[in-house]
Amino acid sequence: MTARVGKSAADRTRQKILALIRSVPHGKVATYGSIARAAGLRSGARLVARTLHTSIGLPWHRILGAGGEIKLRGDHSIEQRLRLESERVTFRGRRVDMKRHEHKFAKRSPR
DNA sequence: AGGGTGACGATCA
DNA sequence: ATGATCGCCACCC
Repeated sequence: MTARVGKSAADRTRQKILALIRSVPHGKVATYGSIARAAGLRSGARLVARTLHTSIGLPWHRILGAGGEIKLRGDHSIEQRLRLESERVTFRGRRVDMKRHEHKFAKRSPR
């Protein structure tokens, strides 16, 4: 029973990342990097990706690489694109039109 | 304890 | 635009 709810710093970071991912609204997208920064990580994009990959029930298709690029490979990238297009997210070549769809996170609470 | 590994990102040739 | 490199963070042997 790995009932992890946030003991270690790593777990708290994970919870924070999960909350941010869940906060991206329908029709909008965010990047691994922006989420990492919103979570207070200097450069934890890879961690965001890992979290996304090891969790379920998240709007995973709304998370993209820098510049709005889909970073998945093969069929998965196709599914992601279809899911995005089904919520009216538009593309410019093979990247999402970030100009129109990038979700801005509120600045980190000036604690 | 140490080293390898990502759904990454920025930078440089 | 493409490929190599280095930095980052947590996880998995």
